[in-house]
Amino acid sequence: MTGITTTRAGGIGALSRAAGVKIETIRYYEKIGLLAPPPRTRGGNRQYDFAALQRLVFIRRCRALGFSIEEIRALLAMVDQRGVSCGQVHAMTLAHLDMVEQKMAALRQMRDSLRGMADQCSQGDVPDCPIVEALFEVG
Amino acid sequence: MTGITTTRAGGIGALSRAAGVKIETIRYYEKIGLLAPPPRTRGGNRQYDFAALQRLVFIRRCRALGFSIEEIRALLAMVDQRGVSCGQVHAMTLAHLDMVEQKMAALRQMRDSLRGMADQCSQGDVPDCPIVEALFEVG
DNA sequence: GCTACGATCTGTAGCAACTACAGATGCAAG
DNA sequence: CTTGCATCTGTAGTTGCTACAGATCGTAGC
Repeated sequence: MTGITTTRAGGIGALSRAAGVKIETIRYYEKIGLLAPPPRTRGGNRQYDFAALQRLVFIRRCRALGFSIEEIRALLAMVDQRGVSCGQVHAMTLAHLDMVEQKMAALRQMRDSLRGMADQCSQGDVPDCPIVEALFEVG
Repeated sequence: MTGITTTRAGGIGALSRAAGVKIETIRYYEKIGLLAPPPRTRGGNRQYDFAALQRLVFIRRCRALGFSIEEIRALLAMVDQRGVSCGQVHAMTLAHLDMVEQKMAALRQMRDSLRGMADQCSQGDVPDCPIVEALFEVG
């Protein structure tokens, strides 16, 4: 097993396993400019170091938190230009938190509607289902 | 204003306004087979009746509740084949409710993480932002 | 009938954020 | 040196639309 450490570099497969990001996704991130093109072997295979792993883990975490690619690009730009103003990062985090809360509110509404419809339904084999009727109402 | 009623038919613009669905989206639904191709005028313009309006409103409501196109296709298939078994519709509704609740749980986690990170942040101009540090940790 | 002008038409390309191939190489072990 | 997995590039598919471009349709006024 070839793993990337602070001292040892590795290929895209090792990076993929270490970061928990699929190979195709790594190449995709490179293509859209989230990851810098790494050095290559003579044959043309990508060689990654520990810094690349850190960066990719950062990206994966941000994605898991629901940040969009463009938001992550902005975040990384802040990190890249020395020094990182914590204020800006904090502001982006709060803005994103806001979006997450909006999405949750929308889902709460969906959930309540679905529960309401499900509760009104007899679950029988009768031809008129109140769920369907409700969804078909034009008014 | 030409509106579609139980008796009067109308063009795609009228249907769009009546159902609250964009014209391009209506054509898209036709293309993917959610809406049947309607009759046309001699010139080739689509003519819709009240049943088409009902169906489109159904689709719009389902989308608003977060059902995927494929879920809606299944729902409509049940409606189309006479008679509608309420039990199946109920089951799909519950299954979808489950997915919605899972999404909410994921968002709740995101929210808590974001809040935690934001709270730890000094918001200052110091070079080490705890948010960034946390996201960069490889371990 | 003729002329505007808006409504529709078809077809294609774009969006996010990947994912999934195909077909050609790289590379390391035996 | 061969076997065989790992990588390579490039393209197309996914979901659910949206946005054109460029050509017709349909209708109201004259």
